[in-house]
Amino acid sequence: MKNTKEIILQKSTGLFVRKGYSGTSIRDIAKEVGIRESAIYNHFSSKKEIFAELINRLTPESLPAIILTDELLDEISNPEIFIRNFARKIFEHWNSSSERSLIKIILGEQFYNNTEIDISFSSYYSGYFEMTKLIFSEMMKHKFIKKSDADVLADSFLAYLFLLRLKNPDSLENKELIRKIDEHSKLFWENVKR
Amino acid sequence: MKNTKEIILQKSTGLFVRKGYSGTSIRDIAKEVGIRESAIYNHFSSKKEIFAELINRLTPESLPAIILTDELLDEISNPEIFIRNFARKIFEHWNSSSERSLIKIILGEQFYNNTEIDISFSSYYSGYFEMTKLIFSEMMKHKFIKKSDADVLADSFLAYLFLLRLKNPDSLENKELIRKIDEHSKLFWENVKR
DNA sequence: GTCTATAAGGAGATAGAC
DNA sequence: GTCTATCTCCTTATAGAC
Repeated sequence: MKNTKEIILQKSTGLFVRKGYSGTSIRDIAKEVGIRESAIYNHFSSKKEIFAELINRLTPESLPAIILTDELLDEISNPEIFIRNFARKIFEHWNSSSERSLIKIILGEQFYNNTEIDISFSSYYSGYFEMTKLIFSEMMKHKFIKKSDADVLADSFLAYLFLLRLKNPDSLENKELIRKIDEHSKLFWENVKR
Repeated sequence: MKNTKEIILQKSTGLFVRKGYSGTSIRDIAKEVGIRESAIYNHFSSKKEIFAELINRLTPESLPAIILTDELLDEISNPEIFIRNFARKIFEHWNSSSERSLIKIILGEQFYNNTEIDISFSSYYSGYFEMTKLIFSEMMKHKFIKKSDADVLADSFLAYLFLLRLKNPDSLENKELIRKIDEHSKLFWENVKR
């Protein structure tokens, strides 16, 4: 059995995702949790604090630790396979329930002054970008792939995956989607291989 | 001198972009316009109606008419140049003031149930997708480019441009940005040419 | 077309009993 | 830790004078 604080966080995540920060009231949250509004204040001192805590929990400490699993890195000497699996892994991650929530909240709130919480797509994305850029830079150094602009390479690799994510906000696992991701990886590989 | 209705639409666009639909009140709008809240209701019957009218005005009737200018189509027989100019044109369009507003509002509101207005990234994007897919399909038919999956091609062409747009929500003209767009077009062309 | 005044309810947040 | 009760301000919207 979860304690009330956890339930508040869980329910308010759902509400913020569906209705946005401004569109969600303490009243809404209390109703979903099944307590009075005043009881919320035993656990959080303000609505903003709920939001901040929730963003904090949704944000992973280390992205590479999540994405670059041993299983994935085992294939690093086979760049074609590695690129395919890397793409699948990133999309799978973006398709996870908590990451779907985070992306929706970031895209929904990034521009607004309603919270003083600093969230922006740029800072969200930069973790993925730096990681991907590093991988391609290393691949260039080891002559696995052609020398070219690593920034553009990383962006064009990730952009397609993120677009698929945007186009399918509620998508589950889907064979056609995986086919497209693999097709993208294949085209990408044809383009960068030496 | 604009009339009040136009000023309301103009000011509320700015507010919806900055603070979102739920985060913007009739009071905010009235204040920006310089009239009382009640005076708003001489022009619109509800906040929702302002929003609907504004989305309607921001949505172009025909996308191809805006993007596929004669100047652009003159180069169609030179696919490398056409692709470069097409990419530049789309980004320039996405970077225009009214389109920046529309994109921000769509990304900010698409998931929420706060308005009954149906806006989603998917339907916004599909106009660009269909147009781009058609162009590449024609290019394949005329053997200007290699035969491959036109869906994946169109998405990967547009995805990079849209990602740049997302990464730079307030960007103005920028040489580095144009260089990246051109680099993307070049890589893309190398990949699809026969 | 804009104003003042006001309704009727929702917002975030607190005090104090249990 | 949750409740009832309440505060104060904000919300959308309307009525009616000018």
